[in-house]
Amino acid sequence: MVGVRSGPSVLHVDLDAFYASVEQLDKPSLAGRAVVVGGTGPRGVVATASYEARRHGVRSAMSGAEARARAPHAAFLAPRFAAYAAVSGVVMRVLRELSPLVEPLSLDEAFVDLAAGPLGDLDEDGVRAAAHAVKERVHALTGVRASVGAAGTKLLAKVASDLDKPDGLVVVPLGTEAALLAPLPVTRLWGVGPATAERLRRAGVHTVGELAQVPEAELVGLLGQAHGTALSRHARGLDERSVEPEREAKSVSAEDTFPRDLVEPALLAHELERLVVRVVDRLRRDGQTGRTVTLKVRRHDFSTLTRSVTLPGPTDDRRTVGRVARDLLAGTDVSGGVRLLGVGVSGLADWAQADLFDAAAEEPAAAGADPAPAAPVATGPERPDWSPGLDVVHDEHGRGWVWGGGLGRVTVRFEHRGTAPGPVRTLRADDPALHPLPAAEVAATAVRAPLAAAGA
DNA sequence: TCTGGGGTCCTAGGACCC
DNA sequence: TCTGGGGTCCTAGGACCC
Repeated sequence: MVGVRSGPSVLHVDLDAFYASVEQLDKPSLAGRAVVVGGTGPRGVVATASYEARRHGVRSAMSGAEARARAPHAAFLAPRFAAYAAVSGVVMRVLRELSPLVEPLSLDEAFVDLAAGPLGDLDEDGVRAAAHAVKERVHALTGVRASVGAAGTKLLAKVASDLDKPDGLVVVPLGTEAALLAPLPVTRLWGVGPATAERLRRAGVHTVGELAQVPEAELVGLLGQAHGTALSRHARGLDERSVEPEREAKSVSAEDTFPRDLVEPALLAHELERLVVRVVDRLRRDGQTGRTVTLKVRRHDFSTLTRSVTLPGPTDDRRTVGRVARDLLAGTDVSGGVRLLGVGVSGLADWAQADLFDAAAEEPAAAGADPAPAAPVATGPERPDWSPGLDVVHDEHGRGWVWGGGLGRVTVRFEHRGTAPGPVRTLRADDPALHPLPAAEVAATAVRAPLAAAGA
């Protein structure tokens, strides 16, 4: 974190019409044509429109039907996130050459704190040159154009990157923040959406300059404590937030809108299970577990509700998450038809966290309800060298059932000789103290009640 | 054939504990 | 028997962002 800056050394880099640009680069026949990327089904919406499509009035978040009506000649493409992530990775690497403090906001946006990097806290001209060099390097390496804003704060950098799109570069000299903001509509401020804008409009506030004249206490009364105080400062160009790399995920979720509303219980159960699998697979891939399972239901009339349950301990077990999700759905009135189902897991914990062990040990119901312990999920280069699917190991504590894993670690619940259950330990997957049981012994052992159940 | 899918943060009320 | 605050956790909903 840089204290007082001597120059506008916070960059906001925003890739122009990113998804559509990648598609045009990958398919030369699309160059110069209207391209719309988004859901292509009957209920799809536009994720990104190329500038050619925008000329016909196509916008992000517009329904696919409306986009087709406005630009029937456009190419309508389903998103290919893997392709976008690959290009994004190249761009983020370019940014990290400038500074270790890079905060991605999405695949196509990031803040960079130049003052924390080798260039230091440059003056206005220095920042302009650096930003120009970044834009050229991104274009040379990926073919994608970027708009860049530079300022003394994240707030102003983000506003600035939006002022001269596409392929823009706007540097905000220190001290000119409030003057730059004053004539802009309040909707240009981060955090002012339709609801807040409407409240402000009713209070007679349309521009940021007008907002800056409203006493903070009045804004707090209108918008609540957190939003009111933040907006009051932002309206005057004040923003102390630092550029934060590596923010940890707090939840993982998956949801689907169906082409038609679903009413059949069997279909709903099937879709729910698919969502559970998607969420749990991502949890495990990231080596995480969570305590709170949330069901989201959007009904035929677009009314949306969520129902959640917090478990005694964290889990990444498909059957546990599935059981909770089914119970929540069973308690929900879906007689009118379901437009969307979603499943989320929050209250995330890393497998390596010590408190996991106690919590897992206290939650026999999670795994005990099932006939077999969780299979090991360690994958990739650090996969342990025992055969895939083998989930019983031993060390000096005796036999242990692999309870879960990820990122080269496995969590094992051990059985003390003659007693059960034993300690739960997390070990590196290639820990030399850990040995797979001989196959014959596994077969003999596996038919016994799993340790998780024995602890119940 | 209106209105995606992935998230974050905040608020408010009730339970519960000290 | 009546009357407290403060803090934390949980649940539900809503606003907002890309």
